[in-house]
Amino acid sequence: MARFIDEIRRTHYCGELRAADLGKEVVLFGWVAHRRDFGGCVFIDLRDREGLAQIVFDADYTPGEVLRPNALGTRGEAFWNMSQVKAALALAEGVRREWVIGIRGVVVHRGEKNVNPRLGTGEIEVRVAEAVLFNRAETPAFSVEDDIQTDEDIRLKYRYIDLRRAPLQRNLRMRHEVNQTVRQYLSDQGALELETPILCKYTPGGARNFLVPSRLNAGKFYALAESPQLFKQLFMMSGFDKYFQIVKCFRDEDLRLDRQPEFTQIDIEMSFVSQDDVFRLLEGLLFRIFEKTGTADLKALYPSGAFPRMSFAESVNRFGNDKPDLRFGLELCDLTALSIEHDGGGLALVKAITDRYKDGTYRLEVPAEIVKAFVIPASANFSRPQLEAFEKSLREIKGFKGLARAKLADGGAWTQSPLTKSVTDAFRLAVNAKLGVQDGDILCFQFGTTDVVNAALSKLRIDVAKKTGVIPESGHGGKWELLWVVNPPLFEQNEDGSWAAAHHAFTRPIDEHLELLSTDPARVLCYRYDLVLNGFEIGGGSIRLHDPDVQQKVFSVLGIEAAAAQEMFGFLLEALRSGAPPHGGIAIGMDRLTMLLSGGATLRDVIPFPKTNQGLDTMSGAPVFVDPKQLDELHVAVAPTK
RNA sequence: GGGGUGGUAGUUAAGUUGGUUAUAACGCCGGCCUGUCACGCCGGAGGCCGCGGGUUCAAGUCCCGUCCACCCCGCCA
Repeated sequence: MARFIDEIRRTHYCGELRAADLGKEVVLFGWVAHRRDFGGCVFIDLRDREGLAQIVFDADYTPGEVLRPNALGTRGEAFWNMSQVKAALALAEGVRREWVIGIRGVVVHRGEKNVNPRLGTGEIEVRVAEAVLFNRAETPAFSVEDDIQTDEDIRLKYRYIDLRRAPLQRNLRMRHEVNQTVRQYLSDQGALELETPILCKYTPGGARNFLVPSRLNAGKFYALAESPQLFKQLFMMSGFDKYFQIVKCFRDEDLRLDRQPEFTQIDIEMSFVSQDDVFRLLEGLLFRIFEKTGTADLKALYPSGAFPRMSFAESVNRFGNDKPDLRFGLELCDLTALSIEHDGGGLALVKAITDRYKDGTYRLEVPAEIVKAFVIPASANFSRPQLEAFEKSLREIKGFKGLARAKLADGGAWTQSPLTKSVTDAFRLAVNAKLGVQDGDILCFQFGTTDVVNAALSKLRIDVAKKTGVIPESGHGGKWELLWVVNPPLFEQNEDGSWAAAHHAFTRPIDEHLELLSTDPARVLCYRYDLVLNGFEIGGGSIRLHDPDVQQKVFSVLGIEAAAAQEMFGFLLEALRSGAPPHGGIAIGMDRLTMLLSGGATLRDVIPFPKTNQGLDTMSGAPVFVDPKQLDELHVAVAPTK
């Protein structure tokens, strides 16, 4: 029987030792982080999940010196066997980084002049009486340190080493804390944790599904669930009333910094609720998560207990998108109406747009082309090359044509601008007044389709905020701004004029707009909501359509025939007719939330084993080609790659 | 599907108008060192310059192709 582990059991984690433990006999197991060899005296920083402790190997001292007059004195002889102490020193001289060892020793004070204030354990060290080598380790490709420059693909290939680093240990512990808090809080609120299938029926539309061939049903495929949406609604029809699940979802789309093919959602659905009920539950949950993770005191930020709300239309108007970062101002300004008033204000590009509205079809709800402005304050004091760099980075937006700029000079003149010559005085002054600009401010204009104008200016807004340091390049910067964005349009129009569901076809239109379904679908808003944190959408949901008559009207706007609806969503439609309670819910992106709480910039730092940008697992090598026999069994033939 | 950036020692990077033996730091190996904590000092090893082709007397460097990584657009109920 091994002496260590079996007989000599671990008493503490390295990182938890404190001055309060002085004089204690301890047993530590861990990894060698650093070794400092002075020939006859060796210091090792021993690391485990709680942190580092300095352990000292030194054969050249007497037990009495270390043990003086504490309780260990009586067992000093048994504890300090000098041949074991010498063997431990020899072992210490031979160990290398990341070797796994165990030690038995005594916690002693380092002496005032040797205290290391940067370590939690910096006041103490452990004098080693006996040591064991559990395992050697090959030299790792990169150091197990907090700050490393190593490329992410190498870190991912050796993920098990990367995960030893303190920042990732912290992130995954925060993930644990989020999971635990969700389970406890939602369970306390009466929600049942129920599971839904991963192997599902493929449904067209929405995200691409991963497909899984069925061996037992030749030629047929399952789809991996992209979300538990339909099943959680069925739970409501089955009378479970309140449900939650921390669930893996799968989407076969291209990856991004904040998008992985398999990710985790906190999924919630409730019966007999209004939008406000869903909000209250989520606000309580977020308050608790922020508290338990030690992130921030939301009570101080939101004394009412509720997060602010903003309509989708207002968000798009003021910030250019539906997930505004409210940590700073710098709002956009719509000049379309003013431009129409001034008949283009002498600017050809603007007049081309305002002419389109002459027949009186201008409507705020469905503008096709607009004029909008953004002001870079004079205080930012950007150089011309810096301003041009902003414009350059906007070119990645599809359809972006250019950024018209003007610098405001004395008397409200526009300078350093192609607009200077042609703009009418009246329009220029009206614009200045509306924007409330001052000398030296840079006016940035966008004319064109709503999508491009908003995409460009909302990106510019963020870029400028980061460049001026109002918010950091990544991370929260100590600021937290939560927001509900509510009531977006139910439909969006395709290029051919037909209508598509902006989110999904089972979202309930707001009551006042039911009549518009047949007369003006563009203006129908719905009970859909997104929860936004610091400019990231961390969750979204809706109150569902439970009335079969209204459902039928929605389908008819979408041009979905009864037969087609039956084919696509048959089981849900039947269930809705079986006695469906009014219900609604939400799903929170658990990875993304954890990423934001941890201050990280990438989802890969809060997911233990993430995929690369190409969806590869560089550690295991997945995905791989498989043996033709396996394909035969699955009734699958692989087409030759082009 | 498209655009951008990059790939040189284990790691991170430098490498001039194409020109002798491809540099540095950290890490690694050996030696010395009893109060360090990014220990220090002395010495040493380590390279298919992503891969394939081309131009040239000569390619890390120029050209073509390709693979991989990262970032973005499209896409993401």
